[in-house]
Amino acid sequence: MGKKQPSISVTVDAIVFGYEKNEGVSVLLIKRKYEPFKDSWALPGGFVQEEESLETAVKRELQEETGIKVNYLEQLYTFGAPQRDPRQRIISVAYWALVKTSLFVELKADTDASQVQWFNIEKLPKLGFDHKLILDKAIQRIRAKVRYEPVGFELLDKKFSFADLEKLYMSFLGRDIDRRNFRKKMMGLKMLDELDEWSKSEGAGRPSKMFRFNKARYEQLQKEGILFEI
Amino acid sequence: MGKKQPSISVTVDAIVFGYEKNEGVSVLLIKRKYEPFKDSWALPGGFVQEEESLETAVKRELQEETGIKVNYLEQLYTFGAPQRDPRQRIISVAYWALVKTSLFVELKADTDASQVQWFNIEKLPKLGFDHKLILDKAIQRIRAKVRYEPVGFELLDKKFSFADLEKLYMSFLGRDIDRRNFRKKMMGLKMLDELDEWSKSEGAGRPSKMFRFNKARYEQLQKEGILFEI
DNA sequence: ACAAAAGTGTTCCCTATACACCCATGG
DNA sequence: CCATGGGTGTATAGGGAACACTTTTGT
Repeated sequence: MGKKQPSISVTVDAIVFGYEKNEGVSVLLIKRKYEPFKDSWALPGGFVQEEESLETAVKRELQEETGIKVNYLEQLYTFGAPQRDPRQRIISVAYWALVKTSLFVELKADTDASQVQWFNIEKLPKLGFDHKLILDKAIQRIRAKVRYEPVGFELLDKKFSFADLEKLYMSFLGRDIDRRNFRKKMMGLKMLDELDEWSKSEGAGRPSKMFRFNKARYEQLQKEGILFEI
Repeated sequence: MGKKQPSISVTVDAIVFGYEKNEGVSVLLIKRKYEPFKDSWALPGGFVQEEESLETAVKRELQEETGIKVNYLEQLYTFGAPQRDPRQRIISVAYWALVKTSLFVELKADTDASQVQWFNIEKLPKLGFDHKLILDKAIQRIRAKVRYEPVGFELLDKKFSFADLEKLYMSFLGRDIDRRNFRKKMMGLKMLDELDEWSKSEGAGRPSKMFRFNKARYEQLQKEGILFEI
């Protein structure tokens, strides 16, 4: 330690996954207003200021560029290949979060973005920088995460049907789930409170019982970890 | 993106875990030659140069400061709290690795270190910076890792007894294991090849059969992941 | 009455866990 | 012959996986 101190810049990037019952999993992207990669889609993010923590920086950039406010982001990985940014050496610390898409329908492009938009993760545009790489890693992480920690609390309405929860898990796992086994498992975890309400009908079919998460139990399971083999 | 570009420096730190049959798990630490934290123990590491990748940087620093060469390091986490370094804003990308202690008995303190030493993770000295925090996170990570990926290949001699492997797992998991169940599990995974050799005696006791890792199978399990519930 | 979606129970198998005695060697 | 460490098998329980029919509603 000691000799040179090269000039390397530090940025943060945010992968915000949104979930919506009918739409599935989306990612929030911005269209870049400036070079490099002007008019390309990219992850929101930007330079870390000297006095702020990394997490503060992501939240700030997210707010500035997309107008959305996220409470908790988790660090994903740090990308630092020498040529990943054409301008200069930049290393980027990526963070990710999971939100309910419907809470953020009013996206406002701002400082460095000319547009902000949700993209279903099955239909992504071409991305600037190495952001495809970053996004892939984030998707991989979220898939793994679902298997050892409960998800859904922040992603569904307060009251939801079992089918809603099932769809959510199928979106994240990317495959089908047996309804009966899933229900048994979930009930066994005691994560859900059964309500005395029934869904209004949307077309044909038997109405479904409504549930809500048991917050205390949910948070306990987040700490302890679950083994979600289904 | 765009406005200011604050001057933040980027460092890498290395957590090198060493394993030795009789000693258990150790970490490689250096005694700092310069301020800040002169004469404190700390993780080896240093500034990233402008043209090198993060991984290259860790390897280089490790070699410079401790004389050891490590082939593969895995990124752990990036630490970036504003006040974590008293000099200036520094963010540090931490990497960790697992090596066989016996391969590195000749440690040579060099550039920034006045001493280099293995410390058993049960008997750690006080560390400078936020390195205790970093180390704790690394230990946590390694514990988790053992449970979904095989370890040992790089840590044991080519030929080893079942007891050796068992001790290794007990070190990492930090608890006892049932010998019989462990053996069944390992054999079931087909990770080991049984040899036609028996250990020479070291004191009393029945000689033990020797094994070696089945490299192909081992690597396959690394990719696929195992669920090591024992 | 039919289509659509929700609710429910059983069987099987596999794996984790608990547990105790015999065997080969050195001293 | 005894202390030390290595090697082996069995019984039980719990959870994951596969699987099909009934119920309620809208049309």
